[in-house]
Amino acid sequence: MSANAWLAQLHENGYRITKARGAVVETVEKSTHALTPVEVYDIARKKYRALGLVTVYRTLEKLEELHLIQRVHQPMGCQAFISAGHGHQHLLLCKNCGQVAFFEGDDVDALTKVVAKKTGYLITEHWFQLFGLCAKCRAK
Amino acid sequence: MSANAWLAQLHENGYRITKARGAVVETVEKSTHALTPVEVYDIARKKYRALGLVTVYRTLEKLEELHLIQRVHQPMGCQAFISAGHGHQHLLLCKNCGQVAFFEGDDVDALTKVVAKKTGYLITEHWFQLFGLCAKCRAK
DNA sequence: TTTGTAAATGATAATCATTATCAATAAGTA
DNA sequence: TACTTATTGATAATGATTATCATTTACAAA
Repeated sequence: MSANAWLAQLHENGYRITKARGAVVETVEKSTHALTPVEVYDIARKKYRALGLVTVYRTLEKLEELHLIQRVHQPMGCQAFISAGHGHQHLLLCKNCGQVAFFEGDDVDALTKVVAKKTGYLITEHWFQLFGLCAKCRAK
Repeated sequence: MSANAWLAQLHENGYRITKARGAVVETVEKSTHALTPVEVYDIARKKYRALGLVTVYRTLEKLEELHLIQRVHQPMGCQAFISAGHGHQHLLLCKNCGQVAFFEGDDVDALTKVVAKKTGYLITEHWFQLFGLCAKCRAK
């Protein structure tokens, strides 16, 4: 999915297309790394100088609401985001370079069901992420 | 493991046993809910009035270092902790009451190996949590 | 095209969590 | 009991996030 498709999604949901949003969307959509709001701000401002940090927060909020991005939790903190353009997939983050890889999680659903039965919980959400070194960083 | 055993662990690792640490350890060790630093502070101060918030942060740091507690990530933010007294297990959090259940994750290791082979990553850490409603909250 | 209206914006201030600093205190060993 | 040094709590500093508000701008309707 392209940045334009994201903007179309925003429009379809009653949100307006602005230069600020264009810059944020373009930045997040094409990033292969999880970005914090401030990082998005720094990069997006190269495309649109007048952009305000607050607008970045607000735009990320909407993109998350539309499931166009997903939150990335890191061992030491939160508030980083990555495009969710690959459907429902899980993340694998390189601790050295920050590169993000996606992988399928068919087995996760099976495991979830087993746990639900054992614990009596109704499971509505899951959260699975791996951390390590990507092939490149391993070689160094 | 009891609060005393945790304090013994601290001592073994060259840290001193203080009233402040006693209060923090007692609070976190027996909690069935993930607690934020401020929550720990509020509860522990009932046991030891003079406790400072900064000491809570520092004590949690050490407990994490000794793997006595683990970080709990929530869909909307981080910095909450729960006892890691159950060995390496995964968490299941009730979104309504905050109750935490543990479950085994044998299947996770198998999945991890498959992903490592497919992606070429060296996987050093994983992070798996479920969210939902516990049996009690479901019934309401 | 032009115009009207409400959504969206950026600047600023306010709030909240976390970290750094430092003199005073207390743990634990000799 | 005394001494050394880790630990403490108070305070200040920092950094991230949220609230406020007057101004601007998207865009639908005329």
